[in-house]
Amino acid sequence: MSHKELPKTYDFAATEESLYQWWWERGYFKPSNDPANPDFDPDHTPYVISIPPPNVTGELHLGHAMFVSMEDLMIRYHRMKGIPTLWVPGTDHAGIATQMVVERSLNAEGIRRESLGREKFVEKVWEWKKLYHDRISKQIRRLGASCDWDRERFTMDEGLSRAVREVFVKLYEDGLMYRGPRIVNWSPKLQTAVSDLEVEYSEEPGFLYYFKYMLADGSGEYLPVATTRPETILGDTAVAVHPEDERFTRFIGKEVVVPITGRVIPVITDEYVDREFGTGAVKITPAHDPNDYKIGLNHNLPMINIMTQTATINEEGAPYTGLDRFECRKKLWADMKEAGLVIKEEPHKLNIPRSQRSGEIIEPMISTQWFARMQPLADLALEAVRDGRIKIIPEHFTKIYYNWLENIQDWCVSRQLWWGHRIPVWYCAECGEMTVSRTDIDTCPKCGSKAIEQDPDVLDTWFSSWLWPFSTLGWPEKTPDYEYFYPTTMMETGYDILFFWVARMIMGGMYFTGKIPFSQVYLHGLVRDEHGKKMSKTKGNVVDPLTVMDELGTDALRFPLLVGSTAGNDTNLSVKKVEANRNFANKLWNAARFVISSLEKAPEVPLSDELQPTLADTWIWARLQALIANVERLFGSHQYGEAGRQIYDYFWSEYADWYLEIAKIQLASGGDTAFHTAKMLVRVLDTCLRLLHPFTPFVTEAIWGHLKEAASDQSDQFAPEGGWEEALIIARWPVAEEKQDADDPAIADMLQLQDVIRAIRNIRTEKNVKPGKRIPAILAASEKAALFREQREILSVLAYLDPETLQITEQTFEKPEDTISTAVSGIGIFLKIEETVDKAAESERLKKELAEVKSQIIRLEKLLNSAFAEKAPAAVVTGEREKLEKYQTTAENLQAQIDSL
RNA sequence: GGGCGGUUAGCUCAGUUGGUUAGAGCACAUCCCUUACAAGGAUGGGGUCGCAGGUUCGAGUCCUGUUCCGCCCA
Repeated sequence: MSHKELPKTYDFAATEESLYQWWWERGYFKPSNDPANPDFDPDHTPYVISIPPPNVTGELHLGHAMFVSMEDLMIRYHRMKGIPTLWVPGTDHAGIATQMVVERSLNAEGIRRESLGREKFVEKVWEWKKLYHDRISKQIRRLGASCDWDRERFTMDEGLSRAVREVFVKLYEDGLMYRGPRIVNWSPKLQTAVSDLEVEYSEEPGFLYYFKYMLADGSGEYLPVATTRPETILGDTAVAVHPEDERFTRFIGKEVVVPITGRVIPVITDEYVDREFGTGAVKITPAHDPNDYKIGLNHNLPMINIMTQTATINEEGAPYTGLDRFECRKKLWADMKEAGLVIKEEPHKLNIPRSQRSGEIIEPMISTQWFARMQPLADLALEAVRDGRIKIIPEHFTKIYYNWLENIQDWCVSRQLWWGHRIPVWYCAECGEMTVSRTDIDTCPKCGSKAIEQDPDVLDTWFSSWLWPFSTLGWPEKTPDYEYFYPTTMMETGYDILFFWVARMIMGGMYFTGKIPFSQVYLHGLVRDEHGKKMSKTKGNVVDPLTVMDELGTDALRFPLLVGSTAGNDTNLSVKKVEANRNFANKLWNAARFVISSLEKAPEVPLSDELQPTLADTWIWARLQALIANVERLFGSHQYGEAGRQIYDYFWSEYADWYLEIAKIQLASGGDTAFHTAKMLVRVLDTCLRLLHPFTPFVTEAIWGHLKEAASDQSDQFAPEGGWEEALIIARWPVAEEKQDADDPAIADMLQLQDVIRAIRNIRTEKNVKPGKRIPAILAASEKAALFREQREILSVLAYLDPETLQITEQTFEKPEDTISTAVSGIGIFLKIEETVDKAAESERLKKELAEVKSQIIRLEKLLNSAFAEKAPAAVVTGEREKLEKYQTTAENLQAQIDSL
């Protein structure tokens, strides 16, 4: 029976899309145990991941490729283990980011958001959402994501919006949601408040300005004060000194005059003042500095907001009203200089707060906003990790997690934007009362007036994200999905959003559902360029996953992301790495091509029931069992990269490099050996494909399909135990055989055979023997002679020896004339090449080899004579002793060879 | 200022219960288009694992201190 020949190169472009389609249509992405089905079994524990929802208007980048690859690996692995798996996909409305993108595009058309009006603008964003949602979700699919798309969610879906409202109202009812004027991080460009987490600090050069705070008593005395932001002088309401700072004792309780404005403010004392910094006396601007704000509260100081929402000076800052904050800084300083109030200015490194989204400098300001009181939630979240109900991987992030939660601040959740969840609060113009409601209202429940208006603000994007693991499953309804799939199992995401998202999800999950939202957190690192630099468009070092997938295939992109990374560590990616893995996919393809084409060379059934495995068979099978066991152990401890690497190495440097070559010989010998070899080829390839499938789903599924077809056409005895499954994606995960002979002598024998073959190849290369030339050889193999006689065909084929004249003897230390010799692993090797032997040079070479071997002997003798021999475990000692014996035989061989020159 | 991570071959990185001449990919050198694969094969050169101590029969692997780099928090 002949099979259609597979192409010489793996054509991923022709494979990936149709395979993905097929998987989806066959329903493999759906949980195998689904509450929606009649045969549902609620006791069968599922494995569940909620996807970190990508920004709906975002373009696919390597960060997405990273988490999709990682999570798909976890899902596919568990699916193959027969566990019901659910991966819930979805997208995020990403308030500020999306609004900015849409606004920018409208601006390009000459349309301003304000002129469009809120309703029209939001409509536009929804149009965008529709358009870009399709793009991003298609791109996620391209990566191979085996999500259940029927369960896809969007953070502004009706259901999720209901969850958001429920949570807001619940927090309000519990006294954990409050509204009021507080100091917030104000973004003058976006004209909204942002949370502490959305502020990034960057060290930038600036100045420290020293000036005089004149005493109000007209004495002409002054307090020297330093500031980095002179414009805030306009809002000063006190000058503070340390209570124990003797330099300033006499000023305490007196009054000083605010420069230019002439306001009179007190000199106060506070422990918070750092005596070492600046002059030791600090100006206090409670309305524009978070630390000053606290002092202001403690001392009951007035809070004077001197800026408008665009950070220009307001009427409180007269005569600078209307100036931009930085222009004001210059003008005020110049005026002060003129007034003789300036002492000096010196260069100073500043820690500038900038908006994470827009990059501009954040202005701390007093503003009326909604805040969530997080302390009670944080306590629950701390407990859940402390008592081990939630495990963070890698572990060292737990400390960072604790540290943040132990210092939790209230969360400013309102945003002055148009795109997002509207705050469910109504204000009555008549009675002035405020109503917080789960449903929309048009009448004031307090006074019955119709003159009510909903709060114009929306909620922080993360206010919907933190509910994601349960809101996507139907919460607050107790849906069958929620009941079965919640709590989820694994939260896999980047460590950069540990606080933004993970910690808040744990807080939210614990508080609102009373359960942990997931039991494990796996934090992956960031993907950087090949030199560890952050990828950015301006640097031009961005690797575009779409281009890479077009050119090299999805599997080629996924593999280095998975294998090149360890939990919590950043990973560097270059196109070169992807190429290397495209090559691996092609290697897989070609090995499979060989296996498939070999099948028909073997008989369909063996003649005898007792199949004698060859040395190579025993070896490759034992190594495979060890591999399976290792992969299982590594997956269990989340060392996915190491697992992938080991499969890669086994496949390429053991199965392909050695077993396939030996198989060619075994197949040629026909009969039962050929049958057994074919079966072994299939069994090992099949197992490798299973192990690799979570990493590289497409190429493995494609090959597996061909293998299954060819193997079942040839013989039903090639099938795996339990038969061929319908598809690799749902095929059984390999389980290592219980009996594992790690020290099966076949393994050591095979290694010795490989050593000898390598040594011969080495000499051939060194002596420039033509690669195809068969040369006569003698092996002095002492007690291993039988082994090498048995393997003489493999030996002669793989080392290109002349089988006619190959001699294998128990012992011949004497070197025959005109041979090049060496010894390795206790075996003496004599090769006849057609070149006259330069005895002096040979002697030189052999002496060098002998010296090397002798140094090893000395090392091992010393080791075995030390305390090592008694204290180390017996197996380790025996291993070293055996090594020593081999070196000794090798040395004897070499010495004899030198002597006979 | 506090905390965390990294420091291993020319480059990018693995190396998780400490086991005794340290691994991969890429790059480099020589040879080979041999009927699975030139996106390949064979062979080779190249690190003593940032530094200094310590624990141990034995340390890249554990402990202490420290350099430099990066990150987070304040």
